[in-house]
Formats: sequence, C-alpha cells, structure tokens
Amino acid sequence: MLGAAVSVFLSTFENKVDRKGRVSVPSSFRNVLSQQKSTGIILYPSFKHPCLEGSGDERIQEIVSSIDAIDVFSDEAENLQTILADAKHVSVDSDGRVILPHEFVVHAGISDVASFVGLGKSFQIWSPKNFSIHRQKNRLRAREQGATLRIISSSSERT
Amino acid sequence: MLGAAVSVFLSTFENKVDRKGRVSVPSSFRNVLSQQKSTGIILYPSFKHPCLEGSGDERIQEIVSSIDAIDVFSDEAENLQTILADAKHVSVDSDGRVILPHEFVVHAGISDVASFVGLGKSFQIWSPKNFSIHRQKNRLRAREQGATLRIISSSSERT
DNA sequence: TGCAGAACCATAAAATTCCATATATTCTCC
DNA sequence: GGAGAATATATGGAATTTTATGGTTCTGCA
Repeated sequence: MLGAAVSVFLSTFENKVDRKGRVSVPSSFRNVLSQQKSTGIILYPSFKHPCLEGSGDERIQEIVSSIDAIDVFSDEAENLQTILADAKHVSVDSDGRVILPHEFVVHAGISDVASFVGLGKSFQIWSPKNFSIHRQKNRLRAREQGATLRIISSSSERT
Repeated sequence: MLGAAVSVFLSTFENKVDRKGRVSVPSSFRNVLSQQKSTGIILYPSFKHPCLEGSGDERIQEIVSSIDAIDVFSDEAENLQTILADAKHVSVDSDGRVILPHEFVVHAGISDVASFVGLGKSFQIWSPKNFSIHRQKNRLRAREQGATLRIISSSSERT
C-alpha cells in the first residue's frame, strides 16, 4: 500500500452493486476509515438530494453533540434528529464491501452501480445518473459564482 | 543535484507519458514536494482551462478546512466539495513518476507528452500544444495591459 | 425452514513495485 | 583542463500485489 495518502475522502468512484446489495467501498475510502478506527460506516439518506450521506462511525458522535448545542425545539434540531432516526450502521466485510440497505438503494435511485463521492470528512453515495446531473449543476454554479477559486486561494495564502 | 534552493514550482518541463499513463514529475518539482512533506500530489481539472491543476497534498487540507468554516449545507460548501469530488491524489513512485488518471488525460487533451508548468505555489499540467496557445494569449494580453510585471513583483514580495 | 447477513473462495483487471537502460550532469583525480 | 568514474534523470518493460466482483456455503433468527 502507498503512503497512507491523504486522510480525507477524495474523488469519485463507481462500483457495482450485486444482486445482494453488496458493493465495494473504494480502497482509498477504506484507508481513511481505518485511520479513523471505524469498524464500518454510518449511512443516512440526504434530505437535500437523492443520495446517501456516509461517514466513519464516529461522525454520529459529532451530530449528537451538535444537537445538544442547539435549541431543542428548533427546526435545526429536528433536522439533525431526523438524521439519527434514519441512520444505519453497516459493517465493512473482509473483502471491503458493505450491504446497502434496500430502502437506501431506493432513496438514491441506485440500480446496479453506485458512485462514491468524496467530500473531505464525509462522502456521498449516488446513482451515477443522478450524480452527473448534480455535478453539472454544481460546476455551473461554481463557475458563475466564481466563489470556489477565491475561497481556495484566500485560504492558501497563509502558511 | 542542482539548486534545491528554490522552494517554489518554477519553469516548464516536457516529459513523456507512456502507455500506462505514467509520467516523470520534474526533478525540481519533486524537491519542492518533498520539502512540503508531500507523499504525492493532488490533481484536479481546471475550471477555466483545458489543463490540470496540481499541488502538494497539503492543499487538500486547506480546502477541507475552508469547507468546515462554512455552513455544511450551503451552496458555497457544495462548490468546494465539487473540487474534492473531482480531485485525485496520485502518489509519486520510487522512480519519481505519477500515473495520470485517464479522464484527466482526456480533459487536458494530453496524448504522449505532458508539460509541467510551475506557478509558484502550485503548477499545471498541459498538453504542449494547448499550453503554447495559452502562453501566446497570455503574452499578448500582458503586453497590451502591461500588467504582468506589476503583478509578479507584488506577489513575490513575501519570502 | 426459509431467508438475510456473514464468512469463504476464486479470479480477472488494475495498480504498485522492481529491474534495466539510456542519457545527462557532476565529481574527482591526475 | 580533461578523461573517466560516479550520480541523477527520464523511460521502458516485467513481476507482484491489490482491488473489485461473482459465486457458494454457513448460521442465526424469525
């Protein structure tokens, strides 16, 4: 294995989902997870997009803390609590695969291929078709807003 | 070894890309990377040009931090996440080479030669043909605007 | 007892490591 | 100052190791 690379979820991978709902977690993602000492991953349906949100299983702890920190009856709290209610823990088997729960597969519109999309501290799982639409929109917007590059360069100027 | 001196990506190098997509990273670039303690490099397609943006892998950490600093579900965060989703980490092998992912080769229109262009804190990878066109345009504009030298001198002031 | 999930096996494709060489470039000793 | 040794770079190709993925068997539990 190479030098542990970078410890964030990065880039996009398309893997096949077999009849039993099994799908390989990208190798580089598994490396990140094992660095985080995660035995598996946490999945929950995104409420913004037709995709699944995923992360190492310590991330749940952060969400719980976030809930604690805000007003119990706020919309925000309810959103976060919804996440907890819908989330599932799936374990990674010895071949590096997980089983995507059926209702999640449905939510994301996944048939036989799943796109794992690295977002840094977390990742998403999409159907390739939905993701390409989503990506298109994002790139267009990023270009229009010109926000992307500015933010990056401003944060890299210091050091 | 010659001037390990400068710790910025400088000048332009043309190296061959073999059948497997391997290409040598210019020696002087490797020196900069090792000074930054990078195990490899981060690559992502440029929004603006048909080329690849490259940098040491600590850059990713900066982007992730930028994301963390803003609302997780905002458009802005998604813009930045687009970069993470498109980026790839490639490790430099013991012979000083990296493998250019196929889709990146396509994006940059690279066939059998790649131009590594030093930009100081980062660099770009072009097909020689596209780069010469780009360079031509830039020179022309610089001449018209007479702005180039001013910009260079102001940004080089720090270290 | 039937089914979902877990643990095993097997294998083709892809990525990584290792080795060989050609071409420069630098060093060193005479 | 220069011939030849020693080092560094850029490349090509082969050998090995990892992944991704399909199939089968085992097992607990409803």
